[in-house]
Amino acid sequence: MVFQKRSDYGSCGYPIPVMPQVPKSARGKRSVRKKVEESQMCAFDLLAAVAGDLLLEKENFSILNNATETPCPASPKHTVKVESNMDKPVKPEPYDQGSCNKSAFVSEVLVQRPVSCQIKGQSNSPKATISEHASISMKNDGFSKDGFSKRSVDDGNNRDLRSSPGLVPWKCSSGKNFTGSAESSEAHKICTLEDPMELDVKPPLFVSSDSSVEAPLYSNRIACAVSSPKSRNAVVDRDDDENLFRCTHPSMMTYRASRLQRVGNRRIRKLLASRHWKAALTTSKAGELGNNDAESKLVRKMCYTRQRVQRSSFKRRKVFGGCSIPASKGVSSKEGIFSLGKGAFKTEVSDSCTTPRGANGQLSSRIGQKALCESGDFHVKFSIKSFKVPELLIEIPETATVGSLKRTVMETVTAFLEGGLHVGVLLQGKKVRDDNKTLLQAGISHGDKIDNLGFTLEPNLRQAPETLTGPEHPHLLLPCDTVEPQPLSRIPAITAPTSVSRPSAVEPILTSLGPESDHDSVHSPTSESVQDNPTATNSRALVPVPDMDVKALAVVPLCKSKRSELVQRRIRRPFTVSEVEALVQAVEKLGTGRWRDVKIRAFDHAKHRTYVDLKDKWKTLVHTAKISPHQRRGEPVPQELLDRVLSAHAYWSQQQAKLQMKTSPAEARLLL
DNA sequence: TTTAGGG
DNA sequence: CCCTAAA
Repeated sequence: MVFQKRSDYGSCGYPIPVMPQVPKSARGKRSVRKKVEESQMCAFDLLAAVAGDLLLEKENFSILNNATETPCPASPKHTVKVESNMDKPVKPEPYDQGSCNKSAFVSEVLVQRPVSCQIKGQSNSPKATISEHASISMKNDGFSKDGFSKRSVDDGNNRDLRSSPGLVPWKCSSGKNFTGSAESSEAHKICTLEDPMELDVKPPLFVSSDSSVEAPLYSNRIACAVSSPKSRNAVVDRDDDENLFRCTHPSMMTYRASRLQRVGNRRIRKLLASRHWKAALTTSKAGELGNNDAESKLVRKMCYTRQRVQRSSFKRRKVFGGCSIPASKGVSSKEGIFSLGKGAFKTEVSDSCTTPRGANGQLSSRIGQKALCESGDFHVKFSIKSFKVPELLIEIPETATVGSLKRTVMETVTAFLEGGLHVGVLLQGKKVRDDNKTLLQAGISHGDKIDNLGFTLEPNLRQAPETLTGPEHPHLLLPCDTVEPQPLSRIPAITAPTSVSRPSAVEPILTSLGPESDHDSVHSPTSESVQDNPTATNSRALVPVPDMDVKALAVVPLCKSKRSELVQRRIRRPFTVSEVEALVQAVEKLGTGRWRDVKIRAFDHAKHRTYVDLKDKWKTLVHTAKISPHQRRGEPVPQELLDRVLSAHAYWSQQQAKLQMKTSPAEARLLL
């Protein structure tokens, strides 16, 4: 299995090649997207730990002993279970196809990290290695339990972890919007600021909660909590499937990625479009071919998934009692060293990371406030319920069986994970790039914007796992990461993906095939009959691609958009000549202004073409027809078609004018 | 939901 | 393609 980055797509999912010149309108958006994307290129030792769990199954990984150790090229196989996470059936939205959930999820991960731990970086000191203080709990394990020597793993039950003694609540307020709830007041009390400027936090990390675009990583409930100061400390957990937190102890919080994050904010979604990866799969076995017509119909062509920026948002959670505020161990914010008490470590705040930002006095003060905390043992607790696996492209013969498809998906995901990926941290939708910052500095504290903390699994832009041991890809690394390998790069590369999924490997990595067309085989019984197979449920979402020419299936988790959550821009699918032909023909017949009819008439089977798309295409066609050939881009449209476009456009425009003249002569005359 | 247009 | 005001 080979992964290759799609060269025909930009990092945001927009095709670059055929359209060197991005439409003006798109440019702006792209820039924004890029902005977001770029900001996501970060590594985070904490997250590395998380990812480590995702990747490690049995290897003994000794990062602790050698933080800069290069990844071991040879490693055992991994089996990652791909499973549908859909708790509820979601009706595929044509228009939204590919818009969301095109990623798989993995099971919940709980991570605890001293607030002062450093975000891994170039100048990272061994003290801040992944393993040191990250307590990780894979709720639905199957992963390595001993990947990190010091890591405490509580597999199967994150509650234990939450209440484990080593986890010290962090009590400290942050944010200017902090309002005086009892808890917050108390938090203020225990905070003192010695040197606010010592802690530097990039402005973006503190964008207003109101900025939906910039802070896409929170769900509705979180947004509510943030926007409503009073509810800040209230019980806001409304998790559908779990009732883990009921208490609102401010000292410790758990963030949990919802498995079923609904992606609703298209604006955000479009910002988060990400790279595309292709997994050429040629693993179909002979015996699996041509067995079932239905299957072959089902497995039309290729499964195409985009690697997407993880859109998981983390629900703010509260932890029950049991999380008492520990006795102060003494914290010296001045020195940038926090004594975190038992099991904690000290991390120096390097000077380079503490550049005062005059323009952000506000921010500084916020952080400063946190820095004031005199009591040590502050931990930020994360509960990562699921991770989304970046989008993948899967190619499989249509004669392959569903079973082989499942395996293929499995292998793809597995290979992807094995191929090396790293975790990104997003706060308020902004990537936390500085790995050297402490959580505190980055604004990841228990009290503030952490509500909008997000994690992403990002593939290393390596073509093959072998490259794991090689130098990091510059563009994937932060400036400060160029020296030290990505946290996850230490994870041994697996070159031989398992061919059989193991149900217990890992819970929910949801990878489903998105609605790309309306083929009736979407809900093939076949897929339902294999419920025991985690990947089986995915098949429900599997749908063949329209005959037209689409050759890929989107592998997407099915989740409907939900406001305030991350959304994904649809993949761009340039119209082919045949499609244009069909469009022109339909418009000639029906005229403009009846796009729904046009859609039904000529693109009824192409789910990914909405009437809006057709309308847009016509618009561009008309424009294309008017400009000189050399100005045109993309797949050249036969002049003959363009001529028809112009004539049809002229004709129907005229008709429309006439119609208007009839219906409202007066107005029409006024216009003339 | 569709249209129509600007982005 | 996205976003939306209008219808």
